[in-house]
Amino acid sequence: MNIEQLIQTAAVEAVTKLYGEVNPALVQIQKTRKEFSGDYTLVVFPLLKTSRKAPEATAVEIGEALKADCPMVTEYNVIKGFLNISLNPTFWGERFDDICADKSFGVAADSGKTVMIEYSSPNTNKPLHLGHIRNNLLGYSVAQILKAAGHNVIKVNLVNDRGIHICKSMIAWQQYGQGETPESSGMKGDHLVGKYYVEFDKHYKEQIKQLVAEGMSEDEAKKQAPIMRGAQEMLRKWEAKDAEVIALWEKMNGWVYEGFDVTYKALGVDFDKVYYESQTYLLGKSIVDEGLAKGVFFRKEDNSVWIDLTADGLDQKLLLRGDGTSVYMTQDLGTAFRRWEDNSLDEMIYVVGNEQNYHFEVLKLVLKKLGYDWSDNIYHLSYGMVELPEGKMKSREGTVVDADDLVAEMIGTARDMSAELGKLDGLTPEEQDQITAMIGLGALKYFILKVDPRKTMLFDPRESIDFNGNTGPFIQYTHARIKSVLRKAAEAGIDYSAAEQVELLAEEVELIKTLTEYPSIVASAAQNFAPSIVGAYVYELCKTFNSYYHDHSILREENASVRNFRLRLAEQVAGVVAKGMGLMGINVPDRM
RNA sequence: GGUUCCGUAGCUUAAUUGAAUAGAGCAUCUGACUACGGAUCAGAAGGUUACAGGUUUGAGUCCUGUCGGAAUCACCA
Repeated sequence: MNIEQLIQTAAVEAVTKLYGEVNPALVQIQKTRKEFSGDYTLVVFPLLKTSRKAPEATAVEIGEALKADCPMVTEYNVIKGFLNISLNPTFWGERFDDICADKSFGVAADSGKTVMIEYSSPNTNKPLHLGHIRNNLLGYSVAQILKAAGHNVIKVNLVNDRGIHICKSMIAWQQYGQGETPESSGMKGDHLVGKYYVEFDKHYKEQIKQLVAEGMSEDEAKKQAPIMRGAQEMLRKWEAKDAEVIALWEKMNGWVYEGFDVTYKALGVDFDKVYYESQTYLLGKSIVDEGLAKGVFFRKEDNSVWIDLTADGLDQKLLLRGDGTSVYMTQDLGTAFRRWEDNSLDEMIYVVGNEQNYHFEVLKLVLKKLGYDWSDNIYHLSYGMVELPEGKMKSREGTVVDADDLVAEMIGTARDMSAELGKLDGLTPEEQDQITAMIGLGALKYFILKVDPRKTMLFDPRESIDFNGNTGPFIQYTHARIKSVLRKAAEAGIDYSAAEQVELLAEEVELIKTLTEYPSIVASAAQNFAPSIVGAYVYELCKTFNSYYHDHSILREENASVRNFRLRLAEQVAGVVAKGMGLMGINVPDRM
């Protein structure tokens, strides 16, 4: 039970004793704002109907009752309708000892729940870009948070490895590639395949232009362009399992996977299981049959299958083409069903961009109408696009921010900055590389994860991401400094591990108070699927510590007990910083 | 046009799900111990929370409308 709940329970008792039964929900406890004295605050307004007294009088009565009945409550003050309660410093000292003793502080007990989270979900016709980075970081971080909240988490990736877009890259490579491979060109596989996707578009446009010049209408030219017909032919052959096409498809997809693996590794994300749409795209058809049998779906004259959702405020939605081939919704129904059957899940989370909000609304509704109640436990973690100052990224205009380039650039900036500050002198090149990678990635990850996923966020490639202020490196720096102090203490042979009672400064109580909040921060981040909550918390903790550290010496403190306590406090702060950053997929260095 | 989401300082963004004087960072200005690590710390300035109503003891947050932006409404995935 956390401290807020402890106070809340005590307050409910006090109120009940004074005024009779109350709805516990009306007893609201919050942290006391910095500008007022006190640790926790009771908002008395909701209780006035029960107390039938003025706000101040009510607050005073409750304050007196708490002071009399709770040993940990030492003082209270009342400002307007707010009762500010101060707790005994000894009480905080004990909480600190609890934290030190708790080896798995911040990791909740097993909830017994299994949660599957799908993220990344790339197409195999081009490399990953900034939008994918947001997706990957969000998915990975939420998975870490859910684990810390006690859930059993299964991270999955669904690779969209089939369809006309892949065939476009394939036909362009076949016609213009002259056998180019990642080895022969020195290009990363995904970039090479992406190059031919662009190549396709170029030739396609030229062919349309040519046909229009020959007198064909534009619409007709789009259909007749030989390269497009070639791609469509290739897709038909693929579906017919033509050996040659399949071989080419496997070869080029193989290149892409090798490239993706490098990017995933650089980003520090991974998966427990990878699904391929080529293996799952037929799954939904039996569900369509089932829906038809139940009368939930209907068939049109051309044999296509639909569901009518107009009564729910949506449209009619196609579920199966007239020729019997499946569409996006068909396969998503199939994969959802399969995953649920195979894994006995309690919850399924899809990290997918907000342009697919409608799709997921329909998906849930269709499953629900088919009688699958687990549809209620599907959650679409929808996130906004990453935009550039000039608007959306457009591959045709070459404004796409490539994932590999961005990561390399961030690490490069970190390296320059470290060199300029002379921070890493005396370390081996390997150590330097490891640290600059940590800092560059830390800056990038924190920059992206600190904002609310729902919002479209802005990224300006011309302005490099900050390393000062509310940033990843600021937090990493706080950690590195603490580690440095602890190293010095160890070198001096100081053993500070034993718990000792010392007089606490207000700033120290503040730090302890902040530390005690960590588990509830994790819980709240898990409930809201919000890495930004963790980020804001860790940043606040670092600021509080830095301010304290600036004013109060640790190693130069003459009283050995106080010095030892401060070392232990610093150590715990560093530990929580490292854990919190870990939940965001960010590593923290011991020096930087 | 229908539906959904968003609009907070010059810029990037918070706000415990309805509470106290809307909180940070960047940029700007002023200052700090000859560093227990200055990628730090202290301070100044910057706001009619797009606008207009409403509900409430209390609204950035909830409701209605208006304006502005985005997404979606495909036999693409």
